[in-house]
Amino acid sequence: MLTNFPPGNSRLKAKQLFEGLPPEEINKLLSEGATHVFRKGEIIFREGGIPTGVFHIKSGKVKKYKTTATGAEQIIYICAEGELLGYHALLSEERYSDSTAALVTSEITFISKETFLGVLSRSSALSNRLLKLLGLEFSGFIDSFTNLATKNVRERLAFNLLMLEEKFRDGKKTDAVDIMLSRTDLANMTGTAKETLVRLLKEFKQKNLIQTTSNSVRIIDREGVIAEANFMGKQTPGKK
Amino acid sequence: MLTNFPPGNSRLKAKQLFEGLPPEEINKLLSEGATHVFRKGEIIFREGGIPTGVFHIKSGKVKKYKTTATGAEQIIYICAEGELLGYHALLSEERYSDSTAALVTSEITFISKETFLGVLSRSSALSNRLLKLLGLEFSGFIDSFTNLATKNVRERLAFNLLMLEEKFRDGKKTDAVDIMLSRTDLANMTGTAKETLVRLLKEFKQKNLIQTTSNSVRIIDREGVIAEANFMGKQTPGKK
DNA sequence: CGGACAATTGAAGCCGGTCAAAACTGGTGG
DNA sequence: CCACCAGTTTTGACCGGCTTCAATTGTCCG
Repeated sequence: MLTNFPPGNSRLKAKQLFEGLPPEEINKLLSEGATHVFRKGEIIFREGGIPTGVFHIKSGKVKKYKTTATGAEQIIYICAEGELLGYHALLSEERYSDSTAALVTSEITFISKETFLGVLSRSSALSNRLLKLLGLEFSGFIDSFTNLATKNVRERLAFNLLMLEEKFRDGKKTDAVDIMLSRTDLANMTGTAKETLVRLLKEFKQKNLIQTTSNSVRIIDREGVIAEANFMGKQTPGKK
Repeated sequence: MLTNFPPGNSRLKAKQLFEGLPPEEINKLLSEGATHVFRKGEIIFREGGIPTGVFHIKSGKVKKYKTTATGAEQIIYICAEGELLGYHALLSEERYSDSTAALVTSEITFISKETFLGVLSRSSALSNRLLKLLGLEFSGFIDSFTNLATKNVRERLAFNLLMLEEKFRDGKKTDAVDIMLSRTDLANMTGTAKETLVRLLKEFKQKNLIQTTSNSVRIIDREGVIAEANFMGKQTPGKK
């Protein structure tokens, strides 16, 4: 069973990491750090690097990914405006376990290790929110993990499209959400080859579930995509 | 690339969750709760259940798993002596996102929500250790995730065997570690069918990498298993 | 307008899932 | 102590979903 539905929903809560914190703490965190603009494709930090702070996404979108020995890239997660990057490594006092790159031009505020840990050590509000956020991240991650392990590519793609629709909604209540992701990124996220991905998108399109352009996907039949994701297991409709 | 090698290594650190804490805090946590014995197969908590506390493994081994709509079981993680269970849901204030069952007869100490959160709110030492633990868990989880997504079953199995060898070592320095897991559990952990798993074990056995009994696996050629896991990608040996 | 990169289509083959059946194991009671 | 039974492991055969390789088409910018 799925813990969060629709998938990716928990991000709304994740974004509130700083919400409810005393304004002076938020200020301290965000005002000191320099904001830097990363263009599409630019890398914010690399797997294996030593963390010197955390990054706050002021605007834009980034992908967290891991590069395998064979050169393949597995996308772990997509982060959007308001989310924090790189704190796992800082908390665990290890090197980065994954890399992060901008998917679109993004404004990223750097918060130094000293500042972040300093505020954290003095603020139980922040550490509580962080603990809660990490707990939430886990349930979402476990869903993705189980999906990967037990579902076929078609179902995973449908699942990811639903998740991405939430990510790319950007707060807007628009019906039409453009998932702006290259076919390669979509494939690397779904854990499949780009050729397979393209073929499945074509099928979905022919079934009138989605619209596609060369660099985006838009869901036009949400229920249909949910059906493809097959959350309930294959069974006679109406029958338990 | 792999962040933790050998895989599963970070458990050593995870076990130290309570280490370094003031003795009275540890005492408070562990002395109040009732210890219950779970026999093999018994369920400690179920996905979807409302958490009322956390569980500390005094002895034994448990599996964290998720059941899919089609009835398949995906094992997320194996926990051993000294590890804590069920805190993710408590921290995120959500229902359990997975289930936990005993793999062998296990003594589990229940710590009530009030006690745990009470100590947590007053102890920055505990919350710091918890944050660190969660950060560590992430990097391990990301490794597993990437493995699942980018490697074939043979490589994943080898990876899991190496990880499980650490889990089942139980502190002993013995060379011979028996991985006591049913074929089905091993398959559910690797994300494959039990028939495929059995065939691969047979191959490994024929290559003299492992020994098997009907309910355990033992690595006898560690280097060989590492080679099967193919951490470095297929390439001419010696060549970069 | 051209050139580089991304997306798409086609064809071939294998990895791994599924179904079915046989062999084996451990535990139980006669 | 042995025969039996239920559950698990193992083996066999089949085939379909995906990957891979190769080639074509499409798209975006300088």
